[in-house]
Amino acid sequence: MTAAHFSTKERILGAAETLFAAHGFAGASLRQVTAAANVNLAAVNYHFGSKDNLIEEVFRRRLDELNARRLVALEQALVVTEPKLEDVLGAFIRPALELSLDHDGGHAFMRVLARAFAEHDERLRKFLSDNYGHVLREFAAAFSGLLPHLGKEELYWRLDIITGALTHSMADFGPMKRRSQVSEETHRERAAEHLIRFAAAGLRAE
Amino acid sequence: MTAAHFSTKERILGAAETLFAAHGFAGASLRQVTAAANVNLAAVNYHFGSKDNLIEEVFRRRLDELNARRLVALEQALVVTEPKLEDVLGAFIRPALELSLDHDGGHAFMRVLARAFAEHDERLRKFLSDNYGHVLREFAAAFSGLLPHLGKEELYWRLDIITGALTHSMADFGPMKRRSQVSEETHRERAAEHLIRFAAAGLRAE
DNA sequence: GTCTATATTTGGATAGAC
DNA sequence: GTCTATCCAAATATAGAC
Repeated sequence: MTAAHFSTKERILGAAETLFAAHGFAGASLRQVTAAANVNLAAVNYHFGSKDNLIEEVFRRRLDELNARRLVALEQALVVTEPKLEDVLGAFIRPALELSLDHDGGHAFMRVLARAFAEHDERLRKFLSDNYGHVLREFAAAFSGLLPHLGKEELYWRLDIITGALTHSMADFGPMKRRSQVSEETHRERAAEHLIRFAAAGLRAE
Repeated sequence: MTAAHFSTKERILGAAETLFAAHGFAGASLRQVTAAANVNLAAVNYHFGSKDNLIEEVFRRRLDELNARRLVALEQALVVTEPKLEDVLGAFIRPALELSLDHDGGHAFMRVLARAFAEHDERLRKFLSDNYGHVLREFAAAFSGLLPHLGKEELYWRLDIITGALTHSMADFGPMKRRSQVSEETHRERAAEHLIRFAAAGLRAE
């Protein structure tokens, strides 16, 4: 069950995720990463080629699954005859919330994601947009159908502020904010309800 | 009207603000900063002592005034017999929005502020909390009075998500998002209404 | 695939002349 | 207050043995 059971590549990704979350992409050095992963410095370049590529792989490892789960949940929310706004929001939020309460890397990853929001790095934005932009577009289409009175511009503006708010709040979430009396499932479900209610109110406003 | 009319210290602060906004605190080097400011590399250490101190001064230069204006606006919002939630929110939002639409450094600064949210750096958090924590506490008290049905924990949780959302959205705002037909004042007033309505809906939800 | 050793660049900070 | 020159630590990346 120790880190030694993971491959070198996996250990590097895990350590990078944790350190990028704590110190940012520029702030965490490959020396820190390889030391934390208990691998040799040269292993990063062997497995990933460069620091930039390592950063992209940190995203890919989590986002492939996260966004796949979001799309599955979205599909389920839309099959009914009268889809609910709350269910579409839940399809977006619940998979991410699960990650943010994850005991190993998942929680750190949500903080990495929050950093990506603050970064205005062109390369990173293009990578994320190229690989995962279609997910946001599908959700935007679903919201558009449920909120037809909102203009396109207004809708995009609200979705932008909501994704920012959700990312920020889930980044600070973590397993430690849970009070020890409630079970983890209860805690997660309560948090999801809060976030969904908040976001739904903002989307429906006026 | 050129940068040469500003003191060395001011030019360094301005360049640092712009570069920290674009590349982050770790990502922007003092060499980039001094080159952009057209001053000598050694000037940073002469005027500020260290990079960390320079970072703090970048915050102080704007936050002193921003938070003072917020407190004045808050006082005005609270003198009436029945204070409105929207007015308290406006007291918090409008001064920041003005900064975010500022043509020189103000816009960059809002992005610096958004980065500070993503950073979990202890030193920076302590600096901001020590120097400006009282402002947030005063606003929290005002909101608490207006939303007595919300528990303390619930209120803080919502304020956290709202400040995150506002900071994020204003960081991406900038003068360039304005359509050229509408005047800047009109644009600012519309944006303020949007943000206030969104935040009020989230605070009042359920 | 993994290591040691090192090339090369870039970073923050300072000493000392002016 | 401002400059040149420099120190020293730390960064990314690679070469080459194993």
